[in-house]
Amino acid sequence: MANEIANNFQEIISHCKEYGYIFQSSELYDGLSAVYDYGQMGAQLKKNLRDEWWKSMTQLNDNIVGIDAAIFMHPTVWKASGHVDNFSDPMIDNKDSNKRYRVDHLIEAHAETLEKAAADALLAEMDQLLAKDDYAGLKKLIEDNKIKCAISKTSNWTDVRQFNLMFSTEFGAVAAENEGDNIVYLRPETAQGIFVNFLNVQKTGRMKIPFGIAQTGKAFRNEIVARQFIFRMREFEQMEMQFFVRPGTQMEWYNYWKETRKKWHESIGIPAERLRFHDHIKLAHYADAALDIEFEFPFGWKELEGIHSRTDFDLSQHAKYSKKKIQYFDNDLNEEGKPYGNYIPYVVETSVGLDRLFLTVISLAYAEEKWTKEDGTEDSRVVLRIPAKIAPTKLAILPLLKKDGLPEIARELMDQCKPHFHCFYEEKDAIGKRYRRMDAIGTPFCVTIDHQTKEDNTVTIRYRDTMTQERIPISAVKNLVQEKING
RNA sequence: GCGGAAGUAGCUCAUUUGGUAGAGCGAUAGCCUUCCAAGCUAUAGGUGGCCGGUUCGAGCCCGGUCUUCCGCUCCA
Repeated sequence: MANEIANNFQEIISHCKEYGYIFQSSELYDGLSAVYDYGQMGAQLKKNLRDEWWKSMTQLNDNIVGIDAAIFMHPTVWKASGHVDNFSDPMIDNKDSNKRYRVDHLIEAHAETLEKAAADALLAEMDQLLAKDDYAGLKKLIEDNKIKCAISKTSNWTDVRQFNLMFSTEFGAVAAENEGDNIVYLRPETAQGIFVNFLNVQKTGRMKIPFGIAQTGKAFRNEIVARQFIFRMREFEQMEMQFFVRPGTQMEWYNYWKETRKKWHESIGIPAERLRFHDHIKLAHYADAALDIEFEFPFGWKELEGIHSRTDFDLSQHAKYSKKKIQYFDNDLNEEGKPYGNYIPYVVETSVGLDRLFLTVISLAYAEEKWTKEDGTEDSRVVLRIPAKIAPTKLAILPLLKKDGLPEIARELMDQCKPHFHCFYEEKDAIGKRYRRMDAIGTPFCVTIDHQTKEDNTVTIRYRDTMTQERIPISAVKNLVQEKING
C-alpha cells in the first residue's frame, strides 16, 4: 500500500511537469534543490487558490483587511521575533548516532567532567574560537579532547557548521564600513509584516477589536532538509491572517478559527475525511495553544495549515525593541460598565502554505481511469478532477471540424466568453483526443460546435467528471458555465 | 545530515560480457474525419544529468559532483 501511494506520487509529479503545472527551478542547469517554478497551468491554479482565500478573508469578513508587506524588513524585526537568536549557533553532528549538538553545549558538558583548571582552559579556548567563528578550530578542539557522543559513545563527527535558517543579502549598493552592517534577511515568515503594521492598519482603517489583517506572500527558509516535491521548499508562499482579540478571549477565537478554516478547506473540495486536527503538545515560545490542520498527502498526514494562539508575544516584543507603545484602547464596556481600556491585543494566527494547498488540490484531483466501452474494447484516461471553481481553464471551445464555417462560430463564442472566465480554443486533432487533453489539464467543460449548430444554434457541452454531454443553445453557454463555476 | 534507490527524447522505457543510441506514446505541419486518445504522410527532438579517470574505444567500469524519490532525523 505504501508503495502504491508512493508510485502515485511519482505519477503526480510527472503529470505536473508534463502538462505545465510545475517545473523544477533552473532545470536547464540541473536544477536548484527544493526550488520550483509554476508553469502556465500551475500559475493560474495557484492564483485561483490565492484569490479564493483572499476573498474568503477580506471580502466575506467586514472586520478583516488585507495588506502586502515587503519581503525586506529591518534586521531588528528578526531580533524581536526571536528568529536571529534561535538559529545562530554552530552545530555538529555525530555520524554514528545522527545526533546533532550545539557545539558550545557539547564542549561545556565535557568541561563539567574535568578538573577546574583544565575545564577553565578548555572553555577559554572555546570562547576564543567561537568569537572568531573558527569552525575548523572548534572541531579540532572537540577531537583533541576526545569528546564523545553521549549516545553512540564515538568521536565520529561531521564538520562544525552554522545553520542559518534565514537567507541574508546585502542592502544598498555601497559596501558597509563594517562587515555585516548592511545585512538584511529575506523574511522567513510573513507574519511579522503584519505585526509591525498593526498600528498603521488599526488607526488608518479605524479597526475595532476583534479584527484581522490578512496577507499572502513569499517567505524564505534555508531548510536543512527540504524535500517531497513542493511540500517543503526553500522559497514558498504563505497565506496568513492575524486576528487581534481582547486578552482572555483568545481561546474562543482560536476555536472559532480552527473550525472556520477547516470548513473553508472543505468548501474548495477537500473531503472532510482527508483532513484532521493535530494539537501541538510542545508549544513554541510565543504560543499558548497551537494546532495543525493536516491533510492526508500521498506520503502521509502532514501539516497544511497552522492555527496558533500567539498571545501578545509579537506585539510586546516589537514594543520593546522599537521602544514605542503598541496598544489598543478598547471602548467597549466590561461587566462593571467601564471601558476595557488600554491593552496589548492577543493574536490568533491562521497560516496556510499556498504551495501545500496546491499539492493537496492536485493530489485529490489526479486520477487514472479505465473502463470497457460498448464495443468491448478498453479505454482509459488521466484526468485532473479540479473543482470548477478553482480550475485554471474553465471552458474549452472546440469546432468539430476546422472547416465549413465551424471555427468562425467557435471564435465568436470564444469572444463572448473570455471576458468572464478563462477559455481555451482548439481545432486540431480528433474530438476525442481533444477531450483527453482537456481532461489531463483539468478543464471542467468542453463545448463542441458541429454542423447542427449552423442550423439550430445549439452546441454540445461535455462534462469532464461524468464524460456525459448534452445539447444546449449556444446563447446559454456563458451563463451555464458561469453558474457552474460559482456554484 | 545519515542510509538506500535512481537519472538515456516532453512522458514511459529499451540498448544481454565496453564497439560511435532505439521504440511506443506525445509534439509539430498537412491530409482524412459528424462527438471520447488507436487512419495516412512528413518533420522535429538526445554532446546518455554534469566533470574527471581507466581504455584503441565508455550510456555501460571507477571517482567526484548536481538533482530527485524512499526511510530515519530536523522543522523557531
